[in-house]
Amino acid sequence: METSWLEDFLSLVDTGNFSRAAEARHSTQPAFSRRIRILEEYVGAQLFIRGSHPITLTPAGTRVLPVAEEVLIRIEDGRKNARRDAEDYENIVRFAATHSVSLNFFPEWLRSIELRSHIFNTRLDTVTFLQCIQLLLRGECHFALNYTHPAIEMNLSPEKFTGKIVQRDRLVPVTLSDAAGNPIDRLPGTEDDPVHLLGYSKSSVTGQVVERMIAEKGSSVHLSKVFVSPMTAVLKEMSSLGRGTAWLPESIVQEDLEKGELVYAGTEEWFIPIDIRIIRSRMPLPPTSEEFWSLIDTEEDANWG
Amino acid sequence: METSWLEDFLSLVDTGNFSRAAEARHSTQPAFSRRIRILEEYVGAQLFIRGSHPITLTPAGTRVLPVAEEVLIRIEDGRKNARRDAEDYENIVRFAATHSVSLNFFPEWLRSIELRSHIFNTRLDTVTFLQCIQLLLRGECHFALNYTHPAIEMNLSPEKFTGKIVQRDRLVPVTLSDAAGNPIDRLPGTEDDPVHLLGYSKSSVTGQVVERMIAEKGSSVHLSKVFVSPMTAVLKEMSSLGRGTAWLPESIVQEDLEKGELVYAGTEEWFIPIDIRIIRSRMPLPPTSEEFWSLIDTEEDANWG
DNA sequence: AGTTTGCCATGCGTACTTCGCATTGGACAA
DNA sequence: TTGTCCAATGCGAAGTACGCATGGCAAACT
Repeated sequence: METSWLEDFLSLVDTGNFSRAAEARHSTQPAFSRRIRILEEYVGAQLFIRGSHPITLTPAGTRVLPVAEEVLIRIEDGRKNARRDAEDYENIVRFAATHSVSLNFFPEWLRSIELRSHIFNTRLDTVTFLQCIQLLLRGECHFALNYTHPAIEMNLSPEKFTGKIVQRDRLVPVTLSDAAGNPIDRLPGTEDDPVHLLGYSKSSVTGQVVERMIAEKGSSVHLSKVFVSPMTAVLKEMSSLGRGTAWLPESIVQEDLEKGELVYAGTEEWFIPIDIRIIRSRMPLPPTSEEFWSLIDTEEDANWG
Repeated sequence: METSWLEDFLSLVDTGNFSRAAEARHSTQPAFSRRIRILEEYVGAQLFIRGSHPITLTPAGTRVLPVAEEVLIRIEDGRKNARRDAEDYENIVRFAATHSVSLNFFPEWLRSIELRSHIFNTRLDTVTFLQCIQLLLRGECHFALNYTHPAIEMNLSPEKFTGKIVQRDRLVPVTLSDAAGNPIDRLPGTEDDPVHLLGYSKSSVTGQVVERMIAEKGSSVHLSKVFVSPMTAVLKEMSSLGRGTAWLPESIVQEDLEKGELVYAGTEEWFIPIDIRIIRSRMPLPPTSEEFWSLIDTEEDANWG
């Protein structure tokens, strides 16, 4: 059934006259007459008594009248609400980020952008690196925030996605110092006294870049992987407890290094440059998300692995 | 908006899969897909997140879901009720009759027919003779019950209407008797002592036939019209009070004549044969009314003026 | 890695539906 | 009777929705 038939019906009840009602509904009398007939066939009962002036409702028509009114209102109501919901939803800027980025970078970074503009409605899904990519591919988030490195494969075509570097950082190997102030581990380690590695899971970008660096160093480096976690915070905690050496973002261990609570386990040759990058689809995003994008004032850079 | 779109919507919510839903809706996948798209355009918001398996609702879609369910139920409900109302209405046998027929004839006649068959749902509009004809012409009653007389014009084409005589009767002039047992009026009356006429309104059939008889008698009859009413019962009452002579249906004064409470004011030459006739359109009536018609076991007779 | 499978969107030609115009038929009033 | 108003119907044209075939894409399988 067509809801316009119900509007026709109400119009005819109002005017009591086919021609007048047809005019009110911006149609011709024949077309209008046919639509009323079709409605009557659909209902399965005659709704109007023709031939009386003004036209009057049959008992069946009287029954249909409140239904028509309510149904039309309910539909229009639902339509408005749905649109408003969609609008609200569109106004949410949706992010996906890994644990470390969520904890160590996102809150302050968002705040710095909002200081220059206004508060955004945001949602942050904290998931694994691969899940970030999935959410981005499926359009379930607008932006992914991840550590990236040119050598690390992302499986995101630069033709469909683009990004901006929002923070340049370094992964630095840190460890605890002993009573004499010397690191308990020192790279590259020795055969007899290997460095105790607190490593990332292989699926994370940080894990991959660390693995890669170690692989490049070849047999000159001696490591013993004593612990694995995907979370920076956990690795840092383990390191602080003297359990070994972890490659951590310099930005989050700066304070500890200054206080001497952690020390470098190697010189700059062991440092790995790494970037936090915000990545988005090249397809248009909702206006609010596009506005957010424009507020990030670094160059676009789709130069990843 | 087409309600089938809402059914499509619900089907897609159920199955979570376009192809499956299309099949359930006895349609092809492309057609189904287009209809969902059209619904989304109508609502003004995306309702489903494509690409997830099974397909999931957006916030807007979640809002639409209960509306779709309720609207469909409400419509189906209203449709059923309307049909039932129409059916009930069709089952009512609608009569129109004049006051005298309504009071003096209809109740007992209906009962005699129902004794032979079953109880009918009936409606009796008691109106004037002319209004009976109007209701019949407009189809607002199925049957008209009236006094008829071959000489009285009815303006009902015998090609479009037909009838059956349900009672043969006579209008007889009656009056009160004096202390000596003689009628206080005696037709044709004299110049000095005219008969006091209690007459019908001119628009009624009874009025017309009485007028016609008097006109035929010409100057030999001497009458003084002392009262006019369209209602037999009123005329009878006036007559019983000794106010004059009224032509009343013999059937309703029989008892009074036997008891001597009323007496004839003239001999048989003053009696007017008159019939109660049920009249209907030749067009088909609702089944119940047709059944009623078939229960009247006199010959069809469209022989009126 | 290549192939298959499942899924939704789109292009295209066809069949059907709905419309507007013109006209008919019927009721009512001057 | 004629003129007017009103609703229904015939008919040709414009518009719409469908089915079929196909395309593009991602996930599962071999």
